[in-house]
Amino acid sequence: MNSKEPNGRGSGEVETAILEAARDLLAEKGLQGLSMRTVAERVGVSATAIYHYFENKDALVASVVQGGFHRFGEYIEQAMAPHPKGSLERVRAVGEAYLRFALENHSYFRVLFSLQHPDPHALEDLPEGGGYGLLRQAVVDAMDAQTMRRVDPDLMVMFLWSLTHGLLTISMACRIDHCPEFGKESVAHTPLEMFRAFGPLVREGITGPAAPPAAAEDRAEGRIAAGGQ
Amino acid sequence: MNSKEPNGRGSGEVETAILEAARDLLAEKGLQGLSMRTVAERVGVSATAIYHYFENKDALVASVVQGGFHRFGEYIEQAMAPHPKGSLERVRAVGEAYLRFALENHSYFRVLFSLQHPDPHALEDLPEGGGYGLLRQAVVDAMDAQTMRRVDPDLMVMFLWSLTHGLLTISMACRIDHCPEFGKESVAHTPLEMFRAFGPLVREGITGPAAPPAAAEDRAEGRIAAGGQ
DNA sequence: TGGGTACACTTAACGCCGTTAACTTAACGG
DNA sequence: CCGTTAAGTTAACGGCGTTAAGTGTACCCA
Repeated sequence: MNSKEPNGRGSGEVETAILEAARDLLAEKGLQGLSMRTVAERVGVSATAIYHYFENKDALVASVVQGGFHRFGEYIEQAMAPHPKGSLERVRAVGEAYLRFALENHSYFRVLFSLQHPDPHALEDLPEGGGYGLLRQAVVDAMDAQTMRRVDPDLMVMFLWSLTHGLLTISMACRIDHCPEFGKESVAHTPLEMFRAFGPLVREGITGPAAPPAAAEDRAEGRIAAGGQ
Repeated sequence: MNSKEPNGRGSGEVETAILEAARDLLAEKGLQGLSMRTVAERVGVSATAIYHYFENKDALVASVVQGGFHRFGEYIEQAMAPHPKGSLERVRAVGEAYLRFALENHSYFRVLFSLQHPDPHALEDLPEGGGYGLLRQAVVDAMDAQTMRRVDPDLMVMFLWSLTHGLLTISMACRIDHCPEFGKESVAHTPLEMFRAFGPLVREGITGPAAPPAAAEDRAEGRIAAGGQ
């Protein structure tokens, strides 16, 4: 008798129904389209019932976002898996997955990185769960394989993360296809195309390519001593 | 008799008073601390009086933000002025000014790049007024001076802008000094220190430094044909 | 000098919001 | 059978953005 409740739901199903309704509303109409009353209406309970499961609206939203980031971590892990350890492709795959997931589930990202909350508690432990560790490991592997310059790994991660996240947030804030600057002469239109076009700049820098590909091997040898920050 | 109004303000002063109150509230308590009623109270009028000057709250906020960005453009122009045209330092100065201004006036940036509005009309013409043109010119100058690799200037601008903006938004969302990852082994703590630490990676790429400075000249010669795009 | 008109506001109110308080109802344990 | 707890309910509060209608005042033109 404890698996069925008066309204036909099993134990604990109301909470997940609330979370699902909140997630859907967030995806459909964004944060301002998510109100306690609309969530409650979708679930079929009164608005105040939500307070039995979540302390307040912020806690509800945080819970939704946390769930989204769990999927995010899996998404990234899956995207980098097929690429060999220590390769730059593996690192690039993380960035591409970051972009792709964010563009597909942009409502979560809008909320999480809204920069709105004065206390960004949601982000304080994000780096652990949200793919930071995955990217860092890929970076360390690439440095060990001498595919990547040996500098402080956290600096390198921050560099790559900043570049990708910046491209993402700019694209989201200023829809690239609406901005008159892009899409005229530029070859790259979408954020993903731009990300790929960044490749040579990221690898070889903004001053110019390092050396002809023929001399690539001995370049990698002598680099570590001089390159280490 | 048209320079003084009943409450002792000159013509047009109410509008600027509203804008100033809104700006202060935005800086003090962020967007959710700015309500039509609180703004009105500071100015000394009723809340609905604001609607005689601004269509709605969004328009008021947009007007405040636009004013902030005007100062932003001047700030950047001033920061790059002392550096010689065509130098990488000039380009770097733009990024540093971007960071510094955003960190000092972070409330404007939080609002402008909030990614919250479904219609980001505020940003559609930002690149024109907000320093995009300044950065682009600095980039083109550097390419002409062969200080910088010759690629699509808009791609290069997007690369540099993404990197800087990403570092900024990540720092703002996840206060770096609160994140356990940073500040332990890492040399760079503040966003500005990180930005400076990015320097070698930006110039020479993540694979390694280009070549000894002695061979810099002939590198620059043969590069333009191969390096373009 | 007087009437009309436009402006610069005001008060009152609507509907929505997050949240709290108090109440009901049902199940369970001793 | 009683007490407790869980899982809701309804009613209400204060604040929000916004609209509608009213008020006074300055100005223009006959």
